[in-house]
Amino acid sequence: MYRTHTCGELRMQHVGNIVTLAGWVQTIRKFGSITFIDLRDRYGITQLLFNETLTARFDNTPIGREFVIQVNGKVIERSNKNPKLPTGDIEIEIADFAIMNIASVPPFTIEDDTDGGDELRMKYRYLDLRRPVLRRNLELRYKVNRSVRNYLDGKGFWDIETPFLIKSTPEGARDFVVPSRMNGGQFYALPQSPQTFKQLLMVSGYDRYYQVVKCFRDEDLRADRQPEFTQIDCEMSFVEQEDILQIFEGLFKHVFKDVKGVEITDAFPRITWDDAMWHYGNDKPDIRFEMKIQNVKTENHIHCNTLNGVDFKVFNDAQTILAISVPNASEYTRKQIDDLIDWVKRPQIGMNGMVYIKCNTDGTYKSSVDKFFTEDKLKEFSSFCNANSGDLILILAGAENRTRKAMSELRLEVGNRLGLRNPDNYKPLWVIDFPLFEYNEEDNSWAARHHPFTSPKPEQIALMDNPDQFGEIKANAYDIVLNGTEIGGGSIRIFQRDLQEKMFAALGLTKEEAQEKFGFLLGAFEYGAPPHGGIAFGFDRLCALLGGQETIRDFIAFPKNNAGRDVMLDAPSAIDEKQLQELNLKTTTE
RNA sequence: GGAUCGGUAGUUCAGUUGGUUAGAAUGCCGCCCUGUCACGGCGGAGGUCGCGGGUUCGAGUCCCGUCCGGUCCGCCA
Repeated sequence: MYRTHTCGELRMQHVGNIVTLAGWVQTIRKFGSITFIDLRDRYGITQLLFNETLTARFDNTPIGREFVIQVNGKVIERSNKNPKLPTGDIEIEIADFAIMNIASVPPFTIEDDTDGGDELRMKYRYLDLRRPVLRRNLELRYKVNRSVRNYLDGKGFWDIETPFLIKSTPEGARDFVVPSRMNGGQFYALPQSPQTFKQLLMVSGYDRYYQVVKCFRDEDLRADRQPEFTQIDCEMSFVEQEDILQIFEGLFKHVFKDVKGVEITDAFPRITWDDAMWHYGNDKPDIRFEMKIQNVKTENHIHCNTLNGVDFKVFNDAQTILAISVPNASEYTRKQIDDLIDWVKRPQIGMNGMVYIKCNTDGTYKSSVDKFFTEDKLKEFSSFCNANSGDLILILAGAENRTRKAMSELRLEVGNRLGLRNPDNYKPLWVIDFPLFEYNEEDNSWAARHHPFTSPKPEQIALMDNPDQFGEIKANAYDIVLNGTEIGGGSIRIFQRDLQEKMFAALGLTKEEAQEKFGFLLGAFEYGAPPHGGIAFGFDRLCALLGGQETIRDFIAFPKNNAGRDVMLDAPSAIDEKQLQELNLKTTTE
């Protein structure tokens, strides 16, 4: 028997027990004739005490960090206890030990606060994963997974697997493709999501389906984007949007309680996409704090009458003027404000400047546009902005899209600086009534905002006959947003062949193309497709959020780097000529 | 495809206006230490300054190119 206990479970009640432990050497603290070793495994750390005789044995058999050792001895109460360790009241008085494997000196320290950089940690991911912080992340991931499954199982959902080698459909994200040896010159694609399969399962009558499933998208990475990622993919039949929102709101409440001990009793707020854009400047609002965007002027329409009669070129020329009132920030120093101005001027934000108005607590106003605004006008303006005495109003002006996006970012940045974005404060909400289509200015075409299987609001189906009206059509589509991050989205699907064909036509597919790419789905809709809808959640992101982190990489055991590489495996890599020949492939070098 | 920051000891970093032998912390090795838990004390080893080219009497430092990594924009139905 390798061990009787783990390194995390021994307590005062075990004092006197003779135990055998096995694990990794975390640290060695030698005091001449006695030695302390912290022994680590997945469960924790236990201190080992080596007496004079045993310590002398280290002279012949050196021992180092990360050696795998087995020890046996007696659990004793410590004379000096360590309140920082769960096992800190006890230690093991070692009777004998054996080195089960030696270890090279690791390239970074195996501690939460490691000295290793990202690249090194990725290359030696198996060492990185020994760090308690990573272990806790993977434990959280496992628990979220289990909690999701328990909830859905309890609601009658079946976990049904769908294939990974499927057909490439170049709409949307780029596909990862896999060459077929048996079908020379032809390729499978890896699924971007099991979308069509889950809809086919609905046609087959499996009216509650889910899967925790890998999806693949060959697009550039970010801190929160990996080329292979995991979705919680769900679909239901005979449901309306309200049914879906109820069921999956319940899922989140269950997971929050189960995993984080957080009880959310209220219904999740719902906001339409239009309102989200209007008040927050984006479709994934962070509602942990207010500071809503005030629409002073939009698309050359002035909403704030105060501006009439004010001759300020920047405002006159701007298509859109947006403001936020930062609470209790009128005391900001010149440096703090300049800092924010520099921030909005960065290329990522791209504004030329920022106007501010200080609503001083003594009732006076101080702004960067005093030259153009009288004191009365400033007062009126701040009233329009719902600013209170002591607030600081920040104003951006420019072209509609850029300004709205910049203000959205500024709002979040100010929220950060004011400490209003506490990761332990969970504020989920639904964003509903998304547009069905999205205009692509580059190639003058309409694309599906969600995906081409999303149904329009029934009363707006008629608008699909006229591309000029595409922009007005709203979809039965919804996202769930947590603390400014989209963690899931779905829709009520199209389930009639003629409407689906109309949708493909609107997206510019000819009848032949639609048949070639999606004939299987159109065909299935002819054989009794039930009304259905569903939702999919970004599992990695959800785990990162529940773990209080922005980046998903440390919630994935073996992630890819910024360039999509696995630096541990050094993948992707070239394959040999024989493999290429078998696959009927030639590579070109440039 | 683009922007931006970085690459110096095993590791994390500092390195002034271009100027003698490139530093610190930590880790590692050796010696000392019976109550540490960030142990402590003394000593030691450890460098192709990412790579290539250029400017210069002289380059870690300036210029050009390139490779690698981080972040962001585009992209992500």
